[in-house]
Amino acid sequence: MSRPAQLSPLELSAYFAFTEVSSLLRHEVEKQLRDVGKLSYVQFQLLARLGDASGGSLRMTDLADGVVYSRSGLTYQAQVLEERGLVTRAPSPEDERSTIVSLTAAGRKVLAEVFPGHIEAVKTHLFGPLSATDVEMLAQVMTRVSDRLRAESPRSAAPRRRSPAG
Amino acid sequence: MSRPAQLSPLELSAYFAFTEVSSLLRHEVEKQLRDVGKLSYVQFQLLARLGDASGGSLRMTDLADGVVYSRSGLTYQAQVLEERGLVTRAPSPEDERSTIVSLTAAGRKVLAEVFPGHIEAVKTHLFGPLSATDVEMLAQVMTRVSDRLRAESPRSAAPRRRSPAG
DNA sequence: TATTGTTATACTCTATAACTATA
DNA sequence: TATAGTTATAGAGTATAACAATA
Repeated sequence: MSRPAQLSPLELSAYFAFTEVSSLLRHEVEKQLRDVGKLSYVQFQLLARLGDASGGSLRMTDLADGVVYSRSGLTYQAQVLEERGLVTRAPSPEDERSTIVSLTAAGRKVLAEVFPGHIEAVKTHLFGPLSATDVEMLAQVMTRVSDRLRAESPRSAAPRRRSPAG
Repeated sequence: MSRPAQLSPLELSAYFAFTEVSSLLRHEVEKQLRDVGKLSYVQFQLLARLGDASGGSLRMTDLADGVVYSRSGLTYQAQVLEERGLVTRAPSPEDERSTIVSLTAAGRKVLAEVFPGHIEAVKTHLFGPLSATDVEMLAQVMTRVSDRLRAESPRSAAPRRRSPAG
């Protein structure tokens, strides 16, 4: 039996502070999204992703990427957003198995209503106490971590296949 | 109407990377906790908090602090943990309104089983790609942000009172 | 009256598995 | 056969409001 890995005191405090920031910030942002746009965080991410996409449209699978971890979860959210008139769903002309999700004008409107407060929350709660240098370091460090994490983690909502060898 | 606040390109990339790290890391950690200890993240936090407390006991309200945002949510989780035999609940001798939640031996055992993998996940996914200097900087920056956030955010699961002036 | 916690209830969200249809 | 998406279903979690008991 090898001794389990340990976190140094510095790592511990970095980890605690990191999780605390991420949960408090998330809570603030979720509150703002709910109050202003009646959106959950996931719904906001989906709309924002569509807003970034060319033509405001994406295939379900591409839309899911990194936001939702199961197919049915995305179908559920897409239904909710469609019922609210914020997106439409239509079969793809190129591949009839695919569904193209598109942002409607109403969807863009909600996104526009929600953005300023969202940005303000981030500016206040995350960047408020940080200097320009801090922000630069944070960007560098987080980008390094996220690149690695993305490489390690499954990227799509596809169900995991049984491992190849028994 | 004032122009809405903007995020600089650097802030944007810091924010995106930060949220991506926090969601992917959370996902990895949740998977480990579920697989090894059949614990949700919230349940783990509650047990860990009890493990840190002197005597392994805390009042409900103190236990909630920063982990759960509604009283009933904590009651629910405390019930689940009690049914699994990981904690006990008993009225406080000092203040009979209060409930003292205490970690059981079984609770400590689950915590001990879960910790090594938890730490390893954090070491791998968060600190893996970082230098000692990076970690130091991350700790400093995150601590600054979290101190501010904690000062701004409500600390307990107490229901918010109506704002004092209409 | 204020505080502590529980209960009833309703709702949101997520995941698994079975299913349909197209490639 | 593999891929894209939906549906049925069940379970976990959360929040609000009404409630009881103690301070």
